[in-house]
Amino acid sequence: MGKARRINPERPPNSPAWTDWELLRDEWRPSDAVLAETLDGGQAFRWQQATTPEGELFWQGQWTDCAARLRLHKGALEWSAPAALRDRVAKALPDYLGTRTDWVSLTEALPWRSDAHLATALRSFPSLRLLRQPFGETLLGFICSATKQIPQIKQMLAHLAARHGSEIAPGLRRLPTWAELADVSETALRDCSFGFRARHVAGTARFLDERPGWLEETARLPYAAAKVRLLELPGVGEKIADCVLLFGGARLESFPVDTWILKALARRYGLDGWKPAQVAQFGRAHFGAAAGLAQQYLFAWERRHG
DNA sequence: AGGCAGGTGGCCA
DNA sequence: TGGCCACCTGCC
Repeated sequence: MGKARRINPERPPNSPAWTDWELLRDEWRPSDAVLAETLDGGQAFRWQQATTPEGELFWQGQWTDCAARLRLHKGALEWSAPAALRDRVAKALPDYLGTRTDWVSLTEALPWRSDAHLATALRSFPSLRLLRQPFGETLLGFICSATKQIPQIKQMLAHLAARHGSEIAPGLRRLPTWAELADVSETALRDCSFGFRARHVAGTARFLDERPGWLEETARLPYAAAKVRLLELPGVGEKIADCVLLFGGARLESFPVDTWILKALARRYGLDGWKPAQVAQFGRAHFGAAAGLAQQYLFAWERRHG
């Protein structure tokens, strides 16, 4: 800290001073499309694309008390942060992006050699990643996701942060913690256009408020035990529990089945008429220990080409 | 203009 | 268990 840093010249008004771009120490070399799919393909709801006055694209996102910008520059990933948050973000960003995970080996272990459709999806989004998001925020985001499309989920969460989140840097507000949400009324949540999800969020906030440490403990449990506990929460069913464990808990064996995956697997694997629970079982059996990674590739492919 | 959207919970046989 | 249906809201 302390050391003065040059700031980006493209700083718009009312926004914090951002540090100079720094090279991310990571082997990851995503294409524009893969970066977009990773940050804004339904895993996370707090990233948005923006452009500098020079017309260069970058992504800006937030998680807990961190905010960062990412850009692809000459094929390499670079990052920037609000000046006051630089050191915190430097420490947290590799965890968030899964820098220390061996994605090559995980992808290699998927059954693409015997599964032509999976192979196509892998080729279409090479080196797609799963984010490692904060557990509690992932839970919040996916409770909000019920029968909503990504842009609308993003908008709900942006409203929530703007109205009920604390400021982490000038002009940037984080999402409220679950402890803070316990003090936000269901009506206030409805005012953030949560709709019927307001009851789920308020109910989960109340549940967690009565059980200090419950969520942190859940995050440490093995997949099956953690899932059983998540299912106790109002507004959390099979699909959302699996999303929380996959995108917020790095439990790669979890295989969320939503309407897209249901349709995609029915079509590509001849599972017509199968119910979500059966498709989930098929997914774990067919794709193996990193079934959730396969799911993300299939989901990306389906959104693009389906 | 009415239906639908990355679900869940509750009620019915 | 298995199959409905209500639940909010905004967008095509």
